[in-house]
Amino acid sequence: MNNPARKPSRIQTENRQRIRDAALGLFATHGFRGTTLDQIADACGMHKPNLIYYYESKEAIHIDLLNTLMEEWLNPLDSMNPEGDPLEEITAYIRRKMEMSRLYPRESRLFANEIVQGAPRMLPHLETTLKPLFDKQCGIIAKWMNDGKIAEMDPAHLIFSIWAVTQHYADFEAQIAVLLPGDDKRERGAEQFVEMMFRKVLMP
Amino acid sequence: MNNPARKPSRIQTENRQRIRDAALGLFATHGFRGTTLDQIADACGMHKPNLIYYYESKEAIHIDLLNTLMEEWLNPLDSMNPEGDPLEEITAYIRRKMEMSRLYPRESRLFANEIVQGAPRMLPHLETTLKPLFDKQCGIIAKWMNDGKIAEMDPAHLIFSIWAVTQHYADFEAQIAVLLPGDDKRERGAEQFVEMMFRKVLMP
DNA sequence: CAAGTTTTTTACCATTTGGTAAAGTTACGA
DNA sequence: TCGTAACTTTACCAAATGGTAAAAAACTTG
Repeated sequence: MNNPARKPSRIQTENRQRIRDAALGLFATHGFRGTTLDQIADACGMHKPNLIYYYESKEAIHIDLLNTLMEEWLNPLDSMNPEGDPLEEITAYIRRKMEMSRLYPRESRLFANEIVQGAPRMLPHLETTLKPLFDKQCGIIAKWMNDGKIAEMDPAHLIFSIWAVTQHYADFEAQIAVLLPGDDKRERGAEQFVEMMFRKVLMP
Repeated sequence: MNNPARKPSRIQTENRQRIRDAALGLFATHGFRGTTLDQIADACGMHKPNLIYYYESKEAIHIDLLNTLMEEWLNPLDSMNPEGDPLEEITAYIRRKMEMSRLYPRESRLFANEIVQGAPRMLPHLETTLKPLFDKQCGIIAKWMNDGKIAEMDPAHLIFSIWAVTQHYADFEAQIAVLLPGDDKRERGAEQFVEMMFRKVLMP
C-alpha cells in the first residue's frame, strides 16, 4: 500500500471489505476491547500483519466501521419528507427502522456498544452530524403537530422512543430469543405491534 | 479467607462491597474485556492480588454483579398486582422503571452490555429466572386485556417496548446528552413523555 | 517476459494482563 | 496479651495481544 493518494486497487477494495465484514460481527458481539486482531484475521482468512497492511491499527478498523455505519444509519431519518402526510412519513420511518433492525442487527449492536460505553470514538461525529439532522427533523415534526396533523408531544422524546423500541429488537435479541422462543412469526409480530403502538400515540 | 463456610467477617463484607461498587462502574462503561483488574484495584484503593483474595477471578466479580443485579432489577416487574387497577399497575411499573434508569444507570448499562453481547454469562439465568416471571406477567396483562380493562395487544411486545423506552434513557445517555443538552428539565420531560405515551397505547 | 510494485507470510518483540507465591502486617478471640 | 487466623503487600510469571521487520510470493505494466 505504497501510495495512499492513488485510488485503491481491486484487491485493496475487496480485502478492506472482507476485513470490515469480519470485524463488524466481532466488534458487535465482543466490543472493541473484547475483539482481538487474531480473531478478525481468522474470521476473514487473513494473517494478522495483513490486517495492519490495510488498516494501520485495530482502532482504525473500528473507526472506519463507525463512520461508514453512521451514514447508512441516518439515511432513513433524513428521508422524512416535510411535504408528505405526517402519519405516513413517520410510519414509513418506523417501518424502515424495524427493517434495519431485522436486516442489519450487527450494525445496530456495534452502534449500541459504542453509545453504551459513552461514545468514546463517536462523540464528535454525533455532535457534527447527528445533532443538526436531529434538530431539523424535530422541527419538521413540531410543525406537523402545530398544524394539528398529529398529536402534540415533545418531538425529541418521540424520536428517542422510536429509536429505543425499534433498535431494541436487534440489540436485545439474545433476551428476546429466550422470552419468545417461537422464532417464526416473531418478526411479523414485532413489526405489527410497533406500528400499531405508534399509530395510537400519534393520532391527533 | 480460610473457611468459606463460615459467615463473612465485617471486613469481608465491606471490601467485597467496595470491589463490587468499583467494578460496576467500570464494567458498565468499558465492558468485561475492556476492564482490567488493575483498573478495578485502583478504583477501590486496593491492590490487584487483594481483589483475587476476595473474588477468585475477574469473571467471578462480573458474575456476582450480574446475579445481584438481576434480583433488584426484576423486583418491579414482579410487584405488579393482578388485583389492582390495570392502568394504574402498569403505569406504576413504568414509573419505577424510569426511576431506576435515573438512579441506577450503571446497573442498566451493565445489563445492556451483557445482553448486547449475547448474554454469554447470563443466558441460563434468563431462562430459569426471567422467563417464568415474564410468562406470568404476560398472563396477568392478557387477562386484563380480556376483561376489557386495557387495549388489546400482544403483552410480550408491550413489555419489550416498556423495557426499550425506559432503559434507553440510561443506556443511550451519551447520545441523549448530545441531542438534548439542557440538562435541567430533561429527566422530568422524559418521565412525563413516557407516561403519556403508554397511557395512550393502553387506553381501551 | 522482465522490472517494479503490491500483497502475503514468517518470525519476532514489547507491553499488558490475569493470576500466583510467599512474606509481612493487622485484627481478634481465648 | 498472646497466638492464630484473616488480611495486605511485594515481587513475580506465563500467556495473550497489538504491532513490526523483512523476506517471499504474486500481480501489473511497459
